[in-house]
Amino acid sequence: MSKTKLDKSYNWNELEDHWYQHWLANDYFKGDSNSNKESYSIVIPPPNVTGMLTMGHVLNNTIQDVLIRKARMEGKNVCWIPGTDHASIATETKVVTMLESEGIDLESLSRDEFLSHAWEWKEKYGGIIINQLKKLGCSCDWDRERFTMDAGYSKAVLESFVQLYNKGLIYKGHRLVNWCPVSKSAISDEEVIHKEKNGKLWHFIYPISNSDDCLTVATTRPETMLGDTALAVHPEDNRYKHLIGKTITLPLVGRKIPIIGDDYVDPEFGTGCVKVTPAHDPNDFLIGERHSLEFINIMNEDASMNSNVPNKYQKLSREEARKAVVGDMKNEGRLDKVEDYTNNIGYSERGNVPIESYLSDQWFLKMDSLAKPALELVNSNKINFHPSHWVKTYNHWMKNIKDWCISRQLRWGHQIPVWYLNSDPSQIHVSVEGPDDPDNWTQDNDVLDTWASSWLWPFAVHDWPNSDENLDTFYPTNALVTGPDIIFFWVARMIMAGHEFLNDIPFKDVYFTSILRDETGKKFSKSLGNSPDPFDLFKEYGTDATRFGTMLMAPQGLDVLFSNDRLEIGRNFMNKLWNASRFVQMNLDEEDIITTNLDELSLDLPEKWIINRLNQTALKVNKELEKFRFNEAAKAIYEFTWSDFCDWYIEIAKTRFYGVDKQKAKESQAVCIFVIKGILTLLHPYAPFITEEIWSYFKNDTDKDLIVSPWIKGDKSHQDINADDSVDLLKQIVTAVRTIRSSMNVPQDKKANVLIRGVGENRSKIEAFENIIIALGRIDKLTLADEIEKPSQTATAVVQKMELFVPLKGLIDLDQEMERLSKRMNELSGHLENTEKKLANKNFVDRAPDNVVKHENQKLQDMTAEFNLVKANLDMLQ
RNA sequence: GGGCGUUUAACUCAGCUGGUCAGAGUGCCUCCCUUACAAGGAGGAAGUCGGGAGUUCGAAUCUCUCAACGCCCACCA
Repeated sequence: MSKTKLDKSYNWNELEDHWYQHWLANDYFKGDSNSNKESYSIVIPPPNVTGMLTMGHVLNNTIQDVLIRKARMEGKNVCWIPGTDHASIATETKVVTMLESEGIDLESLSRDEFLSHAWEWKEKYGGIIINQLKKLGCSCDWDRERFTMDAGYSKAVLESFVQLYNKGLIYKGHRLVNWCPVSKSAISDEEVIHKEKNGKLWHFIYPISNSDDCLTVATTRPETMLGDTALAVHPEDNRYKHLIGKTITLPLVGRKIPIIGDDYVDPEFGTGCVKVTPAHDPNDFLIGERHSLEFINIMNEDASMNSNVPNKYQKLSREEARKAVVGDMKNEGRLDKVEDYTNNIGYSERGNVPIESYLSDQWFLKMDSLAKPALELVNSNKINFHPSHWVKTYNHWMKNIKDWCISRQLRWGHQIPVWYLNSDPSQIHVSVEGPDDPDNWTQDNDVLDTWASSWLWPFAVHDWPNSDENLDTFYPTNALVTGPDIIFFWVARMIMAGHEFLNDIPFKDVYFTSILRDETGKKFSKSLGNSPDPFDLFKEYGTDATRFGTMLMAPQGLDVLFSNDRLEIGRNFMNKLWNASRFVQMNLDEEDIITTNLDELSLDLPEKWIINRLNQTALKVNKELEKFRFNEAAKAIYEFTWSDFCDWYIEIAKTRFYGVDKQKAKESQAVCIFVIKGILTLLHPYAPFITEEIWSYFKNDTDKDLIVSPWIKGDKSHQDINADDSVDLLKQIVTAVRTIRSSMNVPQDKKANVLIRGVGENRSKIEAFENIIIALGRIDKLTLADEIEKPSQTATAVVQKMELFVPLKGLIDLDQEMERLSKRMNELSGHLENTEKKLANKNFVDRAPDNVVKHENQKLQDMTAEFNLVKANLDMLQ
C-alpha cells in the first residue's frame, strides 16, 4: 500500500481483494509435502459442485479458516485442501432440468452425450462456489483443489470398489430399495426424509372364496392392492384364525390369493387384517419371503402402473391409479368406510416426492465388519467429537447399521467397474481398468452413490492409492468441521473408509457446527428462501465483520438464531479497532517508535497492567481455541480490545500523549503499538483482512506479513498482581466520581473537586495516578488525606474503605443523594446478611476449603467497613 | 415408541472442573456530537437462573422428577 496513514474509516470493499491477492501472490496458502515442520491439515467438506455459498458455508468455512490461520501463524506446515463434490443426483437433476428447458429430448441422448452436456454444465457453474470461498477469505491451498470426478479421484473410487468386492463385501441383490420416481433411481435410507402427512385409511371388503363371508382390510395405499398376493391375520386372532389357509378372490384383479397367519400383524390395529404387497412394502416383503408368496411388481420406474395390472389401470400414475381403484371398489360396493389418518411418508430428499419401495437389482456394501472398528475408534477417543454428545447418535447408527445400497440408476457419477460377458451375462469381470477385450463385455449401467466417493475424501485428495508422498505429510488430517446432519452420510463413512483402506483415522477431531436458523427458528434452506445471501452481508458489514459476528454467535453445538443485527456487533467492533489504531497512529511522535523494544523501557503500572491483560487474553484465547470454543475466544478478544484497551488504556494514554513528560509519552506509544499488534495477531484468524491492513502500518522492518507472523501463546508465568490491583483501584475511584457526577447531573464541562479521606497505605498508589484520575474524572483539585473534615453539601462514595467526597455547592440534590446512599446500603446489607449467615454456619467454616472461608471473611470485613461509612454519611444528611 | 438437546434481564444469548455481590450485546432511561470512533462516550434501571424435590457447608452449575419447546432415529397396514 502506498498510503502512510490509515483512512478515516475502514473501507472493506476496497481492501479485501487487495489483501487476498497479496496472500496468493506470496504463496502463503501452500502446503509443503517436503517440509519437516509439524504439519496441520484439514480437508474441506466439499460443497456440491452445483452449490452457491450459504450462511452455513460461511460458518463452517470460517471455523476452518480460523484453525488453519492459527496453525499457520504457529509456524506449522499448513494445508487446507479445497474441492467440490460431483453430487451425483443433485447435479444430474439440474442438468436434466436445463436440457428439458432447452427442448432437448433426453431419451434420444446416449450416455456419453448426456455426460458431455453435464461436463459442460460443470465447467460453466462448477467454479462459482470456489470463488465465493475466496471472497470469504479462506486460505485454502488452491493448487490442490480436487473434484470428486477428477481422473485421479475417480480411479481411487473404482479402486475402493474393487478392493471391497474382492474382499467379498460387495454383492448384488434383488431387493426392495427406496426408489425415487423422479430421478428413477434407488436412494439410500439416509436420503429418505420422513414427513407427517394427513392421509386416509380406506376399509375394503374382500370376499372369501366359496363362502359368503367377507374380510375387511384397512389400507393407506389402495392402488397397491393390484399387487397383493396374500391377506394376513395374526395366527392367534380368534376372529380370523379359522380363515387361515382359505383364499379370497382379489377384487378388480380376479387373482386368487391365500389368507395367511403371521405374527407381524397387530390385531389391535385397523381391522386386524392386512393386505400383503410383497413387491411394494418392506414389511410385506419380509412376510412374502416367510410364506413364499409371489412378488408382483406393478410399477414402472416412474411409479406409473405397468403391464402386471389389469388393462384399465395400466400407465396410470400412482395417484390416478389410487383414485381409480377407490372409485371402482366403491362402485362394487366394497368400500366399507374411509377414515382420516395421519402417517409418516418417506420423501426423496432430492426429488421431493414420496418414495416407493421398489424391487430391483442393486449393489450393496456389507457394513457390519466396517462399522465395528469405526465404532471403536470413536469410543476409545482416538477420534474426538466436539461436542461429545454426538457420540451417542453415532453409536446408535453404527450399532444398527444396515447394508448400504451403493448403486444409483444415474449417469453423472462413477460408473460401476463391473462388466458382463455379452455372450453370458452371468460371467462378470470386476477391475479398475476393465476387461482386456472390451468389445465382448458390457459395463454395468449404474453409477455409485455420491457418498461412496466422498467417503474417501481425506485420502483420495492425495492421489491414493498411487502416491504416498502427500499422505505421509498430511494424513491423518487434524480436524474435520462439518454439520451434524451428515454424521451418517459422511463422517461415519469416512471413519470406516479410513480404517478400511489406510488402517488409520482420517482425522483426530470432529467439530460439529451449529445449525443456523432465522429469527423465527426456521432452518435456513434454499427451498424456504430464508437464507440471506452472504455477499449482501459482506458488502454491508464487511467480510471480517460477518466472519467475526458469525463466530461470536455460534456457541458449541447449539442451534443459532441468526439475525443481521448480530453482525452489527462485528461491524462496530471492526470500526472500534480501526479507530483505536488510527488514534494511536496519529499520535506517534516519531515514526521509529514502532521499532522500540519494550524490554528496554521501565514501564509504569498502567502500561504493565495492559500488557498483563493482553497476556491473559492470549492465554484465554489459546485455551478456548484448543477446546474449539470459537465464540469464547472471540469474546475474549472483543472484551480486551474494547473494555480494557479502548475504554481504559487509551484514555490513560491520552494523559501521557498530551502530558509534559515526553519520555512517558513515547513509552506509552510503544505500549499502544505493542498491544495493538497483539490484538491484530489474536484477531487475525477471525478477521484476516482488516488485521492485515492495520498491521501493514505498524509492522517494522523485521516483521513479516501478519498472516505468517508468530502467533501469541501467552506466558503462564507472567503475572503482575500489583499492576492489576493498582489499576483496579484507579478504575474504582474514577468510576465512583463519574457515578456521582452523573447522578447529580454535573455538566460535562464543569470540573469538580474531590477529597479522599482515609487514604492510608493507598496514598502512594493514588499519587502515582493522580493526573490520570484528575483527567478521567474531570477533576479540578484532588485532595488526599488521612483525616479531614467532611465538607458541607457533598456527595459521598466509598472505595476500598476510603471515603470519597465530591463537594457540590448548589448542585447537590439532597433527596437524590440520600436515595443513592440508601440504595447502596440496602444492597450491602443484603449481601452482608448472606455472608454472616454463611460464616455463622459451623459446617461451612469446618468443611469449606480455607481459601473460600478466608474469602468470605475478607468480604464480610470489607462490606462492613463500607456499610458503616455509607451509613455515617447518610446519617449526616438526615 | 427410542434417543438427544434447550429453558438465565424486554429480546438474542454466554456462564466450562459446584465457591468473587449472576454477565454480554441489543433495546430502554439520563447526560454528552470531549479533536480515535454517535458504528461513539459516561452513568443507570432491569433476573425468586422453567416448576418441584434431592445431594452438599454451599447449586444457574450435580441427581431425580414434572412441564414447555426443538431436533434426530424408528415406525402398524
